[in-house]
Amino acid sequence: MSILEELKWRGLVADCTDETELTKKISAPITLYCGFDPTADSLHVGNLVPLLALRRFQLLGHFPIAVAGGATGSIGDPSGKTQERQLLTKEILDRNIASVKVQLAKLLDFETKKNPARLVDNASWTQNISYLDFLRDIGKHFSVNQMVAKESVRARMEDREVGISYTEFSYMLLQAFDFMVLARDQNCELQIGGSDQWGNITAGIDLCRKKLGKTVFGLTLPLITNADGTKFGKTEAGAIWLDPKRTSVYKFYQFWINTDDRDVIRYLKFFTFLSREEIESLEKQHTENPGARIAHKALAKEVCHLIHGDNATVGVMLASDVLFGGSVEKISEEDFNEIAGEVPTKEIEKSKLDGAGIPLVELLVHAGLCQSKGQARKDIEGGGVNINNVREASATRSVTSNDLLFGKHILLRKGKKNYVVVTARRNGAA
RNA sequence: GGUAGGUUACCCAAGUGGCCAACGGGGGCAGACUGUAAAUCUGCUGGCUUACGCCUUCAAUGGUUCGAAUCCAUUACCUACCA
Repeated sequence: MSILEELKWRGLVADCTDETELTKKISAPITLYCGFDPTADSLHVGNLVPLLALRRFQLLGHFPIAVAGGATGSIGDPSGKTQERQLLTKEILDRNIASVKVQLAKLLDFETKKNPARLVDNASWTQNISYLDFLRDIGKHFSVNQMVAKESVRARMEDREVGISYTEFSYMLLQAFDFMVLARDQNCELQIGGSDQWGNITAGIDLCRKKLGKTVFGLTLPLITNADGTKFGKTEAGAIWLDPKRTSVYKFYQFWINTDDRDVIRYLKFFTFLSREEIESLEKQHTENPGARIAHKALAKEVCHLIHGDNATVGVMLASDVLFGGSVEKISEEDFNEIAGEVPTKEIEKSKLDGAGIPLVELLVHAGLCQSKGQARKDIEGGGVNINNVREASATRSVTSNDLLFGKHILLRKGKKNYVVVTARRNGAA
């Protein structure tokens, strides 16, 4: 199966330039690139689709280049944004690039002899070019009339409230310049990106033709949407990040497990490397018995494995199985200690549990499950709070050492799926 | 620059002197039903309090009043029409 067929089957082609030509081109290995702007110190699940697409190309023998946007990131892409962006400081940008590079490196293969991936920073060729040279060599090839017509710019021009700065307006030129440099120096012939990148990509294609007389291609990946109309990858608490320091592995796993039924098969295609046969088999099982959630589990396991590796995945799977398996009462001490590190955990000084103990409402706030004591009280009265998986209806209840499991832990739950393990530690211990 | 109108909680939006911590909708949280779904139904949704209640909020500041989101003045921002 060619890469194009593969992507199409997965529903990963939103748009594509000259498909017939590209199909011919792609029958032999080609070099392609995708850019990632370091807007934060971690990528999030929304970046995953293009990143995994690069890898899909690599697996089928093509040469992927991941471009870290040191230059473009310092400008800010107006695509898909309704507001002018705050520019990042140089220090933040440097830090972001460093961490994003590490994440990019993890998902591509740089070691293989056959078609190793490359990672470059577009600052390396943008930094030393002078403004005048850029205007003369690159700017001359762009018509403002055309630029203004591009969706990303037009949307902002029509909104008199926010407008668009000259800086962001110029973003397109920088990205087009990237494509041209890569086409010229690395023989890169294809750029991929999210569907909001279409305008930037075609700008690059035009530039390559004018400047190099070369025909290059563009392919965009669809914007992922949830079946309920909400934005993919965002929860109330914020984005789901790839960095476990920002989004714990447990939360990451839970995010995928909680995928809407209607989305799960699509997401298996988007986010995993499972084969067509495997996914079709999962789809069959899912349709026959959605309650078993086999597809959800496969999705969560695969993506978690991809991002966080084997050990972490095994850990959170165990934790999730135990907590949601139905029989938390019968949990063994060994298992409990195992999962204590996986689910959100808070410590408390053991002495606070002595005697009368600590009011439950305070403990809930301390554990971060409730925003305020008043809210905690309401949650308890509404029947939403469980201690060691036993519903607690009394808002005046205190928690004491008697509630400790294995003399060490208290399992708090708010609602159906918000668990926190509170671990008692001896006074003075760190 | 002129004139008219606006600024209310996470968002939209009612309220034009006391019955206002403030109608309604959305979102969120929780409960029931389930499968850690979806849909539906129910409760909650400023803080403190076991509770009576207390405290802080209706753009900002100052004022009138026994009493202000509501009236007056000033400031800031926004919208529309005119220049």
